[in-house]
Amino acid sequence: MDTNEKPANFIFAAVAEDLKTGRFNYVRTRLPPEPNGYLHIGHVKAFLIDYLTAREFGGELILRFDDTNPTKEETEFVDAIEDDARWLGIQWVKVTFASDYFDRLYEWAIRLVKKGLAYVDDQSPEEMSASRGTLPRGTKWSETEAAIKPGVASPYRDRSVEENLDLLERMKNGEFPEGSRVLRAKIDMSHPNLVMRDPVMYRILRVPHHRTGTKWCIYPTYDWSHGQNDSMEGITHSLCSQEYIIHRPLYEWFLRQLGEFPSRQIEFSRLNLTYAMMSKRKLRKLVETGVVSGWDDPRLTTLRGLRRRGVTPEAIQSFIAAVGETNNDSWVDMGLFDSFVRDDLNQRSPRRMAVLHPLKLVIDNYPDGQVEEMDAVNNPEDASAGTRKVPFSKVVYIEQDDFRETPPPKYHRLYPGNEIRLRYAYLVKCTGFSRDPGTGAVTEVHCTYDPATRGGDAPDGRKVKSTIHWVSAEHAVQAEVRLYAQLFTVENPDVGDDISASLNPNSLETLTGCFVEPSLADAKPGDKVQFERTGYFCADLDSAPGKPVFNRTVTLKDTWAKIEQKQG
RNA sequence: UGGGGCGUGGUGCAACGGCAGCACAUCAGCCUUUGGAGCUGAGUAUCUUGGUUCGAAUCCAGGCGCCCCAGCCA
Repeated sequence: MDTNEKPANFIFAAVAEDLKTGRFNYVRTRLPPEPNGYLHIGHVKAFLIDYLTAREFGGELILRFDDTNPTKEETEFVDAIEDDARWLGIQWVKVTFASDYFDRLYEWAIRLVKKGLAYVDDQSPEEMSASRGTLPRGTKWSETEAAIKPGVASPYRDRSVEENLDLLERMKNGEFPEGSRVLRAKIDMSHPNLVMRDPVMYRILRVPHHRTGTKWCIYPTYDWSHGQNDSMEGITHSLCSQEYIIHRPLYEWFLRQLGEFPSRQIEFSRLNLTYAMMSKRKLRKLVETGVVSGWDDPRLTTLRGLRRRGVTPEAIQSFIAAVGETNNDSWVDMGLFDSFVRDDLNQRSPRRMAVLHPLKLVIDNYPDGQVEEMDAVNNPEDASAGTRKVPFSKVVYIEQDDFRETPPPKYHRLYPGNEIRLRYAYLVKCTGFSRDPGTGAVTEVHCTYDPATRGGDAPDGRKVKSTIHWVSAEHAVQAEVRLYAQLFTVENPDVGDDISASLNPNSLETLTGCFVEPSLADAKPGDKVQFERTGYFCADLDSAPGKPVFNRTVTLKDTWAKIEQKQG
């Protein structure tokens, strides 16, 4: 970092200070996902902080999977997380696993036992919980106790070092049933911070591990693994979310007692995003019950979902940078995220014409059978994107919404007698329409064109108030378009038990009779385009040559919708 | 009657003892071959009380409010 520059956030400032004071003379961070689910937008903030902090100071990042609980973790997620993180643009120097250090960690535990700082406890989970003490009344955890009560010491707390060593060895060797004993740190049962009341270090779990198989039947807890792994890897700054603040005294206690490399934990507040589900448990439920099509359903704010929807890593990075790092409790509006997605896509997306809700427009005075190739700009934001040819003919499709039999106030599009522009083609004037005698629906609109306005400009300089997009009927490629809306109707879908009550029943609208211009016929999955006047779209995995499928990434801002809404 | 964290427009983030600023959102206008983009302008904020100071969002003291913590989860 440029020393004259003000640090971008309080973490950079803290790291810079550590370098300056000599607390550390290099920077190494770690990225510690637990392989028990797919990455979502909530993880991204932490990922980027870990990565960018290392990069800022010329340091390195280690991707370390926190796999200390074999009952929840799977290899499937290891691969997926690596893939997602790489897609996001994060770079690491190596991949490690908490389980790589199980042997060494066990040795460290023995050291603590020998120092009289850890003991084997035979109490049941219920007994341990009951003896931990209580929080005062008024907290959500306690309805009955008036005041905080100190914990009471386990009857096994003062076992001899020899006995503890023996018992720990036998725990490791599988001599005891699951859940029957634990190794606890011997700290202070009346500590005001509950985390310090003799926390559990090892528990017996007779579950095979995705990497170590059946070698172990005792597994370390987070508290007894994370900080130690940090230290073993020479991590200087262990950046984590605020919920771990109260664990910091323990993090430091272990390393101090061990006399090992003193990694520093720094916390920041996690990202809360409105309308985004971050709970892994609930996400999993949505997937398993088929509410969404999978972990990559475009309505999900999983990385895979966002990617499939058409969001780019750059947009996500900009968004996270804009959100900033603090310790405030905050809720970021999904609208802010959308604005970054639009901004990114506006710069990079080629423009195309696509009609989602087709209505036939017949240009009565256009010669039958004539076809003209119109020049269309690919991206007004990027001259280097060039132009393309779009075929035009007597019958074109326009959006149903671009024609009104009787226009509301301020409506400038097509209605009887009004002249508008067909983008890149001609000025046309509406002469009439026909309707289905049965339903009364408008089936076809008629107009005449002014041959002198080829390209869209009138030689006499007359102006029109509206330009609409179109697709030549004869050349149109049929496409499926999936319109996504917010999956939830509530801002915080993570609270509450009944997910179904907060689901938006209209979060997906599938349109099968859409028409897109010929250049989109062979769109490849992942291709991003702007459908003019409609929104940003991304070709879906389900696309086949000649049969494209598009996901709407995000709509364009729609001023007309606002006007219309105000009119009621 | 525990411990910890946090309070700046509607939302998020700046300002680190010296004119409270930026983005998103909102409103008004300009421009426009996307009612997109862009441009211009407007409104709205320092939780509260007291203190220190020429001067406080910033420092000090008290109060208030919100969030987190009693897994052998991470």
